[in-house]
Amino acid sequence: MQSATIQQEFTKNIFGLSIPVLALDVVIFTIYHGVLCLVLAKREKEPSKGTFILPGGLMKVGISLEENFDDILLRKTGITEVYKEQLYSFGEPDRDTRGHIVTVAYYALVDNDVLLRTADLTRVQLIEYNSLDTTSIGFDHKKIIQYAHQRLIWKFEYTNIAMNILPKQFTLSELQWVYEMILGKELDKRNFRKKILSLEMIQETGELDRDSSNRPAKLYEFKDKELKIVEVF
Amino acid sequence: MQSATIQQEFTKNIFGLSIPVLALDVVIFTIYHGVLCLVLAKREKEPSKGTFILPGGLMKVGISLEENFDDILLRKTGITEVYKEQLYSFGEPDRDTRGHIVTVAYYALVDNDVLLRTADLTRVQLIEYNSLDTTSIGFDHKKIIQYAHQRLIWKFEYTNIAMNILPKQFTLSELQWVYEMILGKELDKRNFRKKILSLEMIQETGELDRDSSNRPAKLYEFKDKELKIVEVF
DNA sequence: GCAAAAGTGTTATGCGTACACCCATGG
DNA sequence: CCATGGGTGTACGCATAACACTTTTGC
Repeated sequence: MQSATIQQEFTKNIFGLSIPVLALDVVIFTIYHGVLCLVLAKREKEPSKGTFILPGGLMKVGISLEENFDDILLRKTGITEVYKEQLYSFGEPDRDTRGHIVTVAYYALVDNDVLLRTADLTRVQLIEYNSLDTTSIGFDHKKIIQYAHQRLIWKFEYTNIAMNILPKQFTLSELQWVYEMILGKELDKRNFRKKILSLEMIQETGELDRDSSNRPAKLYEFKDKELKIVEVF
Repeated sequence: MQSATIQQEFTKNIFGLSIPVLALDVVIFTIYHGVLCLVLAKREKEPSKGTFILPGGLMKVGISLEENFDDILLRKTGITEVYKEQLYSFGEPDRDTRGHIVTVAYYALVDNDVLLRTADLTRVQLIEYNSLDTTSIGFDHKKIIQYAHQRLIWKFEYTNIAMNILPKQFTLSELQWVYEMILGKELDKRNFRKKILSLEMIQETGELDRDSSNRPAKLYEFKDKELKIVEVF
């Protein structure tokens, strides 16, 4: 009943006008306990009730896409500081049963510490990327997630984007795990270190990782704050 | 007078609703007489009257972005067969003085023969990319064009996209000119030929270019019809 | 025969890749 | 002293980059 009302309301306000409605959805990646995760919401209403969906919402008039992004991200997830990039716009007329909604999809990368500090985990949850049941994803969000994942791979191959998903300090082994996870292949330790260090995108902090029962690893940090094109692999 | 009426009409129908309106604009590249050109329209009405603008239009409800693209391209330019790719969506609230219009920008590549056969040259014109006076470009279309040009460069570096802007048959020298023009740098003839031939994306047609007063060049054609990732440079 | 563009090979250098052992620490 | 992950160097092959002369045709 409630969902029917909302649906009607939606249709009346928006689809009586014969123009497509604009929305914005966000694919948020993070690394939690060493594995790639997505920040997804559980849809509470029809259509697609009970599925996992991307945090998103209708676009407001009078503010830029980026401001709409910030607004929607905050309202739907509580998260404030992320690396964001526009991904693609999806506009199949049947992608939402309520009517023709064109969505501008973004993807975002967030350091897990920031995520846990700011995210409202009653509204969104962390889902491991690899154990995600793709049949449980609502609307066309599976397609959007796949598109975002592909873009993420490319960005790891060709830029220093990794800085946006790693914590402030990290060991070279941790960095290598992240690359292996994203690129989906094993890398040679010596070659990886040689390549990464030759790119001069990270530097030693002078500190050591003391939380392990073996030889402590040097901690590194990224030099740059800006996205740079570097041919990593 | 006429433009005021249209503007009012526009405002009344669309901006009373407090949602952004969706449009689609296209950056069309072609090569005419060996130089990179854009297909632009001259804006006849306010705002931005008298400037060059991208062919574009409002998005229709109920059809996909690609169908909207085909529809707008045909209505605004007459052109039917192009290679197209979504570029980026632009949504600054002040990008159009009539109200908040979010545009999904596409870029397209078209072979000059197809262009001249189909384009309605009373509505659009060919403008050399390099001699384009950027102050004469309306709305935020200069930004969109620059974005498209950057994308084009990347595509030439990493894919066989060149096949979509060259005629069916071409000489290796012509192909090299196109690459030099797009990439903005000179290439060594021997290395270029070696690289291109090793990529196996083109093949000899067996025919020769007989319209010159010197040694006739072999004519080549592209093997593939699909976009392929190839590291050209 | 001359002008003009087509066509062709070799060498040097840098980069990616493959690969195995010693080191430092905590328990 | 042992288990665990941290850290290090070399050799080979391939791709890129630099470079100049001969060939074919029309006029």
